[in-house]
Amino acid sequence: MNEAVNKEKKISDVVIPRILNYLKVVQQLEKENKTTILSEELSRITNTSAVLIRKDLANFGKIGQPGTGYDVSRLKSYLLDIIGGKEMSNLAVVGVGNLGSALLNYKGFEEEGLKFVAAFDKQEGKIGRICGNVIVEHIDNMGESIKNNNVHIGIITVPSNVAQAVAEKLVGAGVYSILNFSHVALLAPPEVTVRNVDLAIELKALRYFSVNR
Amino acid sequence: MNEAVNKEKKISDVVIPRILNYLKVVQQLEKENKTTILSEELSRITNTSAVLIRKDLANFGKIGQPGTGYDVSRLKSYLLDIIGGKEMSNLAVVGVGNLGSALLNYKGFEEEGLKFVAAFDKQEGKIGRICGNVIVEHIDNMGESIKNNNVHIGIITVPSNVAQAVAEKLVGAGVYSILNFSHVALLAPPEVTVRNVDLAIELKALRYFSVNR
DNA sequence: GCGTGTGAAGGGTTTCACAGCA
DNA sequence: TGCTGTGAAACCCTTCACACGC
Repeated sequence: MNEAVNKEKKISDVVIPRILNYLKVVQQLEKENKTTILSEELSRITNTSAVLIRKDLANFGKIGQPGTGYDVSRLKSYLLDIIGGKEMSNLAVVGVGNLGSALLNYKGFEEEGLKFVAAFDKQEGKIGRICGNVIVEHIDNMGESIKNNNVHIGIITVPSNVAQAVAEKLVGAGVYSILNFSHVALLAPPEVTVRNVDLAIELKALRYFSVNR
Repeated sequence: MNEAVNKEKKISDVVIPRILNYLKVVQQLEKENKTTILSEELSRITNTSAVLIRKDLANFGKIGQPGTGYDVSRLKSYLLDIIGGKEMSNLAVVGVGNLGSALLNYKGFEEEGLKFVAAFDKQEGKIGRICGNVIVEHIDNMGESIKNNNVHIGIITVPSNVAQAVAEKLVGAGVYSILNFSHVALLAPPEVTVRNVDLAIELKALRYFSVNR
């Protein structure tokens, strides 16, 4: 634990993804045995202005060395402290269709501290199947299973028309973080954090921005 | 085409996803034969403040009826004009793994004006397979196939270590819009628009925000 | 009266210019 | 000299309060 890291600071919605990006790059650099990084280099890699990077980092204490840059392993350790990325998070997938099973079978999450511990579907044919490291359970088991497996984050990959019902079930089972892949906006109580990944919207935004330079 | 729509206005990064959200809801409302919508109702459905919605919409002309609200079909047509969502966009997937084939097999895109026209992989076993509506081609065919199929958007679902090479190949073949699912930041020339969907970052951000209320 | 449209205020984020330290 | 850290300025986005039109 780094004593100097100022943990009191609330970090805003905009900054967190950037910090996570810096962390990603820094972890990569460490693997490449690079020991030092300049804000200028980080800027090129992350498409973020160098000043902004320095501002972001300086918020948590004087992490860099003027004239030299940032020590990679020190920076990594600071970022991990800031973001709290050292504990494992338990994930549950609801809806084992194409997307759901793609997620469950993706091998890269575990080393990122993200672990699938349960998966649910309502289609009888899928119940009992092994997908990635978990056995697919019936959705009626959700409440109990989520508590037993200590699920932190629920991932919704069901068709849009049942997404809201699933969200409510997740919340009812005590899940306060939801990643929503369905194409509808979820109504959830304020204590629940929802992030939406709407691929149709991503693609259309991409189209818009490329047409309008 | 609506004459009154002010197309000169550049719309910012923040606004586009909101507009696309409004459009999504409005299209749904039209299907339900609702003829009129208030900014207040749209606000509840989209989790966006009503004033902000009015501001967003008023940017393009006086679309609403004071005292009455917005005419649903008129609003839809305006939004489509603004966002340019009337033409079909041709998509190509590079990397037909779990995620790639999940995307190819998703049936909802076509009615959104998004159509897969090609898919590429380098694994021999996958070449020639039918995935969704396309036949998987060898990645060496990419340049030619992309031109023949008039691909607008490239979707990268290959492992991180080859993502950069794939991106360069896409750009070389004339694709200026890339949706990147890999866990690395792509370096691309400024005329190329890249959007990143990094699921590990989404999940970690979710974790951060739920821990820090 | 009711709901949209809008100038002005407010808040937050990014950039600028430069101070300070190795 | 080179690069980080930082107060001040600039910018952008959101909210407020209210004017205007049906």
